[in-house]
Amino acid sequence: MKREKPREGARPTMADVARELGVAKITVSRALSDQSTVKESTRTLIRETAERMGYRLNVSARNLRQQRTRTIAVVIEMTPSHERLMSEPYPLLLLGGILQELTAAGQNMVLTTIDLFLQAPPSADGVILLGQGVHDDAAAVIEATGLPYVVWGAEHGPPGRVVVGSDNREGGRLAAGHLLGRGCRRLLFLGDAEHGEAEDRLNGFEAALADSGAAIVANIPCAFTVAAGREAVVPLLGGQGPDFDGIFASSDAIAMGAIEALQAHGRKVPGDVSVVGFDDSPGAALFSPRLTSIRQDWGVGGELLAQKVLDLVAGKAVESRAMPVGLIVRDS
Amino acid sequence: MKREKPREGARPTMADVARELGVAKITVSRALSDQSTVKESTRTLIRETAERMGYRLNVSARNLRQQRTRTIAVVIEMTPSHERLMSEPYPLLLLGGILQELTAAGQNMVLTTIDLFLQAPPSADGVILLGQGVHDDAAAVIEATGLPYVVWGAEHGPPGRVVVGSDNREGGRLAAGHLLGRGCRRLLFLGDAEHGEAEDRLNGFEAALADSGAAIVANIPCAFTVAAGREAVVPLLGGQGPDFDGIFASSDAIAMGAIEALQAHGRKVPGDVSVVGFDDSPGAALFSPRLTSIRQDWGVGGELLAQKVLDLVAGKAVESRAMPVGLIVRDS
DNA sequence: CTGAAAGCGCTAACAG
DNA sequence: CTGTTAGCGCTTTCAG
Repeated sequence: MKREKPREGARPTMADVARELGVAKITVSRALSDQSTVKESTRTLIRETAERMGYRLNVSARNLRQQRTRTIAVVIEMTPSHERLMSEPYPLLLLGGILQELTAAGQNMVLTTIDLFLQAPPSADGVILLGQGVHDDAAAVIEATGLPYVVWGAEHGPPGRVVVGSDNREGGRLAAGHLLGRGCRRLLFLGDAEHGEAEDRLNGFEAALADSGAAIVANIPCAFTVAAGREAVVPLLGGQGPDFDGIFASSDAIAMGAIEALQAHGRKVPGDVSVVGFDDSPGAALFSPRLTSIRQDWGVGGELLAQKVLDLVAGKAVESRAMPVGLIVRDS
Repeated sequence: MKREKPREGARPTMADVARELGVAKITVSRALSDQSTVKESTRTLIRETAERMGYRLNVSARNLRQQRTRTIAVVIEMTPSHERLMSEPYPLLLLGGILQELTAAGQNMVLTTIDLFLQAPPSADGVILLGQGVHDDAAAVIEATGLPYVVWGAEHGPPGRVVVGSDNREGGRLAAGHLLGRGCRRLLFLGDAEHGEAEDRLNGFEAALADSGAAIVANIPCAFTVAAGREAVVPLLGGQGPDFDGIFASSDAIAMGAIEALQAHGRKVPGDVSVVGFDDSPGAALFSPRLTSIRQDWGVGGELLAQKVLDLVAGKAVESRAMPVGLIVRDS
């Protein structure tokens, strides 16, 4: 057997462990990956020795040799900030689901933003994109890498693309049904319909309103924040603008902002105006009045995203998926 | 110059680009890392050719060769869930700060949980641990890897450890000062003092109360959630238990739960009882009454964590740091 | 059941 | 300014 020179100071390698025991380094490799072709007793001996010597696998070397990284890149389309956290709490919940599923599959997760991804592409076997953005440009950046990828959002891109998201149209329908049931007839939609998910929510909302006797009296473009929700309704409260008795906001944050503005102008919620939000974010039940909302299941969404990107990496066929949503009736 | 055989199908390597142009692959390497030792014209030619051929750097190979990973592992001590998101919104904000700073330094970030970290240690040059937990066991796991690491939390571990966190004692003092100023004399502390950060908050609170005429009439252990906050005060509202006119809750979530319980029992906030929370979480300003709280600056904290772990990796000396906090007075 | 050789793709070190 | 050589640590392939 070929001997190699010992080394000092640095972290021990397989060669070091092999030399210590007088075996070949390939035997160490096999033992540590628990291959049954190595005698049981040898295997445990090697494992113990490696442990004792403080051996740790060099992941870069393995990845180079195996031509894969066991890593999935998760790209966040937006930057987390104090303002947006409340408006879009989903990142953390989605991340939780993704992490859980990747973990189970023995994969690592590198987290980046879209800018960083361009600047310094991490090494990964596949990509999960969270939020496709207003224009589809984020997805285009990922597409260009040639890596397999899946997107959280709405199905508005090219046909082949794999998208996981909530059934936003159904969410819109549920909101409409609820407001109609409460007797609302003159409705407001708050949200940015340039945004794929909001567009679907609006479409479902409109569809369910057809022939109902109710109508959308104003459709106000507005970002996914509390402040934007406030600003969206203020212009309608001075006497000018159409009258309304119901609001469908495309996020809970928008709904909260709108309600604050309404109350500040003496309008009662839900007495004068009924409001339905979207997301069922953690703060919805704590707001006053407690917010009626459309719930999305982000945890499951994250798991699904991870599963699908792994299938894609493995070369399997994969389909898009719209996840069920639910109406959570509270006091607004 | 040595020629190498061409290859089909696979992603092109530096050797492929080199052959295409009739140069050595080391020249390609140098050109792509923009070294001035390569003639300007050659550099641009190589860059363009690489681009055209769809060349992408093999990060594993570079990492193996350079014996580093350009990656920092961020270990979350807890699992994100719908319940805990609201109670501890800091992960995302901390992550934002960390990400920003790592990005600027050209580093990647792998996200794991403490369990996953044990199961399958990712390759990284350093570790950031978010949340040291009740017992210091999470830190012990990281310590065992021998990797340089920093912790978000309170300074309660061994002396050498680098900890970044808010000045929790000062936060406690601010809360005490505010409640005293409002005339409160019989105070409640809600939080888990087994938890290092909560312990410091309590210590600062007690210290500022000394010789003030006011006293802590009950110190109720309680997890960092809305539900726990509710359950913590309910037993005191039936007539048994001490009377109280002020509460310092060690998180906003706890404060919200406590206030809900108080209101449900007919006690007015802030009329009968004044409440101070901790975190100034995004929902604090939306709660009713708007929550008075101690603000922590997570974004800056994240940046600091990243900076310090990078310094550690670079072999520099690094010190722990307690970040300033601020009292945000609202209506509770 | 164990071993030797080869090479993944890249860059440091040393020529020229 | 450019090239040659060597080798990072591991696992695949082929031999025993």
